[in-house]
Amino acid sequence: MNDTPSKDDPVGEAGTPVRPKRRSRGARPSTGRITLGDVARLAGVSSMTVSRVINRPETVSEDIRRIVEQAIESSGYVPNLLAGGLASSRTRLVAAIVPTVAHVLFSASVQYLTDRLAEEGYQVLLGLSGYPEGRREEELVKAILARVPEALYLTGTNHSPATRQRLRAAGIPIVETWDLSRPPIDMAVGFSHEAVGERVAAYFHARGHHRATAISAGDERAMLRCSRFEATARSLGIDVRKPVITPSPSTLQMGRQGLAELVESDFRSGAIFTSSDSLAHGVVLEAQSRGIAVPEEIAVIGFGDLDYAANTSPPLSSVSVDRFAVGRLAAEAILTRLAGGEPESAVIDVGFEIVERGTT
Amino acid sequence: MNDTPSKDDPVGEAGTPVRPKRRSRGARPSTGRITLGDVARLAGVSSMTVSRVINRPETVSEDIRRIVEQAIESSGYVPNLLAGGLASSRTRLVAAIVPTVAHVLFSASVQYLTDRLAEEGYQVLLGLSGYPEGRREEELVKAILARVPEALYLTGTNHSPATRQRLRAAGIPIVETWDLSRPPIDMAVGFSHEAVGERVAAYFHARGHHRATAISAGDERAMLRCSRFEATARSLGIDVRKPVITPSPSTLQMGRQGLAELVESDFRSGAIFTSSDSLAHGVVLEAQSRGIAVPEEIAVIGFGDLDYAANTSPPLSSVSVDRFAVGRLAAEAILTRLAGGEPESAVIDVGFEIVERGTT
DNA sequence: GTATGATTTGGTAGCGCTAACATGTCCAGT
DNA sequence: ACTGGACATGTTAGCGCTACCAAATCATAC
Repeated sequence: MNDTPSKDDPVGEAGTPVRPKRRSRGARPSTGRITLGDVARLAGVSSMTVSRVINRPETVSEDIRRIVEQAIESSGYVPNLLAGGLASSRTRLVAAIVPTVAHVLFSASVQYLTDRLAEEGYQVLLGLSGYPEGRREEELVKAILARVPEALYLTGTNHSPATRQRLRAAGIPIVETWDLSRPPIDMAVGFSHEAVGERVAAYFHARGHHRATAISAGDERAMLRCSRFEATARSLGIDVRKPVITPSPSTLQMGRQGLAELVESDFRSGAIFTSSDSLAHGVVLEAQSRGIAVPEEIAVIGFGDLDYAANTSPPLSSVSVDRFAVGRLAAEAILTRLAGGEPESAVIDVGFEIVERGTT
Repeated sequence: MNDTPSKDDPVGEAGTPVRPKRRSRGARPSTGRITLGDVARLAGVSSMTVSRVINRPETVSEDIRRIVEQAIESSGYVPNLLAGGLASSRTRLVAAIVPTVAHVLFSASVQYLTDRLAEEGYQVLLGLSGYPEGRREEELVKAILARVPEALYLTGTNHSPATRQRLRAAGIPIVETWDLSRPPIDMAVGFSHEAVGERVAAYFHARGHHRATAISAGDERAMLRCSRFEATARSLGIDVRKPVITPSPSTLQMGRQGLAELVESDFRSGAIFTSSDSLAHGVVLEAQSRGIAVPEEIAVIGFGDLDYAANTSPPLSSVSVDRFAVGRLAAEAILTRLAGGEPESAVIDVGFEIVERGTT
């Protein structure tokens, strides 16, 4: 036994032997942050009362409320939502998983979602699943569920069985967006990519094109549009060439490159369906620099109907999707469920529109 | 005293009076989620051991580790980071506050930041402060600090005194980005907007322009560039007209509109500094549709050097900032501090570059 | 064999908060 | 005065996890 008096020796300052004053097992220094208890002491009330002032002020009498608010203010108290969430299982957190935020389509929806949820006191935890999807998704879903969100916003409906299982087990509202091609885990807001491919093929056919192909990003949703486009075009008697597949996210440069490849493999006239406006724009520029007339020789239609589509020359034809609607409707669906209600429909189709401009 | 036997009566099933068996005060039903304890029971070890397997597997013997991992797997256990964070004050959360994610400049940085931090096991909590900044920022900072992030990524250096105080009090690494015009609270990554204004003015002067103005978004950083541009241009003897201020975020349409206004107030030739490429693009298109020659009559330079800038006709001159560098350097600064180190410099200037193309 | 240190595992308290209950206080109705 | 209900406030026991220490186990040296 250690018998030399040391700083560890459990002896009170007055020399009287006391119950060991070294921190008992398991104890640890507090973080130094001001706590509810500090505020309560300052205000001369119980910590429960302070909690009430913060969360349900209407249950506290006017006088005490004022005193407590004053104490909160003067102490600069910031609640600890980890503790609150742990105790109440109300985290006021909604997680959003998108492939990337560097693409307007997704960032616009996330923007709206975040704004709308903030109005109701929720915050958004962002998860970037990256391209190709799925690879990181499983880990990401696990990491995100570990934060105990109250609801989930997902992109796409293609999830591994394990992920679907985990998501379902979480027992929280889940909205899958941008894609309606599978039955949703819970709810869905989006449109049918296959219908897009179909309608574009029909559109080209109606305009009298006999030859067509596609330049498409390789992500799941783009491929869905692309393959349905091919199939439909073929069934309409159009001569469909092998499409050019680019990495995601696609850029204008890839569009130029894509057309260059097509031209080299002897595709000098016909209609091209691209998976994004930037690809379509690239196609137009490459065609022009090669002296190919748009839309007379090469017709091209983009996807997304971005800001600049109406302002290129010639202006880009494109498939337009109301991306704000996606964010808004997803937010509303989540909020309805969080409030204990049930949305009118579990699946919401926001549709799309073919905007004919100067490149088709 | 209640003397009628009721379901609340504290009598054991065997009829022996026992310590009240109704749920004692304060107790509440568990959330139903599988906990560390459940896994521990399943694996036949203590919960501490399971915790170690998850957080510091190297401290657990091979055999037990395998058993526990198996138990985690088969039970589908998802840790609760609220509880973990509360107990350890390690939340593995980094918060990012940006005005909007619907603008490439910011979303690209957020994208990089999130990606890089994810590699090190951190997640990003997104806060959208909106335009105009500051109004919502204070509430937002409070809400975000309540989640106990381990570090903060902010946009801009213009914060209310109360916010600065609160941020400093949080005692965590803080990186302010995109703006170096004030001394940072902690660290900063960005460039000088004033220097941009100055250099653009000098550039116009060097190209022999005698008349100039600006079309600028009204946000703080754009205004910083704009007013320094005006001042410098004036001091160089350039005739500077009153700039057109647009709302944020600015769009191509606002650029067209802006030039229309300028032309109507008799600005038919000269150099225009815009606060974004979309404004500049709008100016070019409007000039063309009015038969004004670019760059002969109207010269225009944008800001941001976006994807399409090199591909408009004529290609847009622009001020280029390495937005990936901002995200990357901010992430590295945060990670360095989180790892206990000190970054080489608290302020990192990523600079900018004037890219001369066809519109100046 | 025992002593010594290193390594692995377990027990316990508490992080900061809130649900659930208990208690007190006040006032109307008898 | 006395009951009963409405309302305001306090007390207590966790939420699920990890820091800290203690105890057990193992390997190594004598």
